[in-house]
Amino acid sequence: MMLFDDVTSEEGSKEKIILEAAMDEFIAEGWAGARMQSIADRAGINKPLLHYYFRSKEKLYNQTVYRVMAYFFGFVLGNVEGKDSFQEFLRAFIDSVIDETAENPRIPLFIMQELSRGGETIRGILSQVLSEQNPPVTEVMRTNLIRAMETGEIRPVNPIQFIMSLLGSCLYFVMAEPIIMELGKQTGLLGNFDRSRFLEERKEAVFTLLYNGVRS
Amino acid sequence: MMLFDDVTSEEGSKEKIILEAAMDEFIAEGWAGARMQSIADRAGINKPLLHYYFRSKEKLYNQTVYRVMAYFFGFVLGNVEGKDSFQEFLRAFIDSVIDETAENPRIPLFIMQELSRGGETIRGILSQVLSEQNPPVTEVMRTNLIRAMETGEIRPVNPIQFIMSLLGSCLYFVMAEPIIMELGKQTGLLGNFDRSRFLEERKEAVFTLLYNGVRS
DNA sequence: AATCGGTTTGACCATATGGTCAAATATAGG
DNA sequence: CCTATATTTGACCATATGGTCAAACCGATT
Repeated sequence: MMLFDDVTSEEGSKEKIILEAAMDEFIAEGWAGARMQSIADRAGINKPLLHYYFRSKEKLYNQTVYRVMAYFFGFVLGNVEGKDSFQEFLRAFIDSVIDETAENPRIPLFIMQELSRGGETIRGILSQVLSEQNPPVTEVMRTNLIRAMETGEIRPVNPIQFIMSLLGSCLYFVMAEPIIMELGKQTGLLGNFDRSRFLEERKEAVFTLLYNGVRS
Repeated sequence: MMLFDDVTSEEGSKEKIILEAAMDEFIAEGWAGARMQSIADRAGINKPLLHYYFRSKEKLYNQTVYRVMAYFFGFVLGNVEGKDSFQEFLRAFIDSVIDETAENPRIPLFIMQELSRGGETIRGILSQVLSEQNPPVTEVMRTNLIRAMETGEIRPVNPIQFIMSLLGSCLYFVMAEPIIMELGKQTGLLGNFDRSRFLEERKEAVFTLLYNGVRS
């Protein structure tokens, strides 16, 4: 997976190797499908050692979830700073989300699936991750929207509704990729498919559609 | 769950009861998390009887998946027939998708998750379901889009790109509901939340945004 | 060399789980 | 009533899985 080259509590190698392995496994298989043995194999160690470093499957899972969420709710921020117009901001946002999720396509589905299945614990983790964000993505987004409404760049819209449409449009492709591939195969609409080319087209399409949708 | 009151191969009660139970369990827990015992309990029977009717977990799962997919890719069709303008068509489509998924919020996530995790078998099922559609949803959608472009109601757009943005916008809320609820709680942006009121607002917002986004 | 803390491992355990089977029970037809 | 067929059940099995433990190993310090 290799999402967390940056310093994240454990700088030493072993814990990190295990966490990367655990992420791969949990994201691929979900909580119920993930196997401690399989995580150990991926990490190149044996099962007791797994328990030595992370007491239980649950503990390991929680740390994994925390990291994945922190990454997922954080990566956009760096790419949208200092954009003056809403147009620029929107473009940067879309590019950032699509590029990043295209490289880690299972993450959005993983987070949503586990959240809608899981109990208090996982929601607590989400809550914590969100509260640690400074500033929160949602706030940056909202600020930009409101500013653009005030300057008259865009017409009045409900920020939450717009954000949901934006995220839905950006994330849908990677989440539904198997369906789209199958549809494409069956209808022939996709021709000979070039993923990275398609993603560029997708960025452009989302931007155009949404910007036309809101501009005054 | 009660999705299939209509005749679907087994008219008798037992098989149907079991299938409903299996759907609830599989949708809630996924393939790996679902337990045959739990399905039996939900159906009010015991485990050997489950195997008597459906030989194995895999067989039962495949039937479940087939039915869920057939439902998911089919329900829209009835609601969008006979719409003259693209405007009407789009509105009916959005209303239909949002209403239906709001009642069965786990289904989109279930399908996407299992597809991106599963192997040949589940993709084969998807392929079959799609090929059995007459006409396919995708074709109806495409026809309407092309007609609207020809009459000049909307500007030229790539059909696949538009469909993806549309579906993403419609489905995102139910898929990400736990995240949105948490965000709302944390930022106070949602106030005292009324789900059905919000869904109405959502339909309107999606329609306005997308229609403005494409109209000439 | 002896010792001490941290690390690694093979052997093992308790439980959960998908699945089976022969016996029992119900149901329908003669 | 009797029999054949379909349904139902308790008891059981093999395996997988999360987890444990005592013993071994290793590197540094004295």
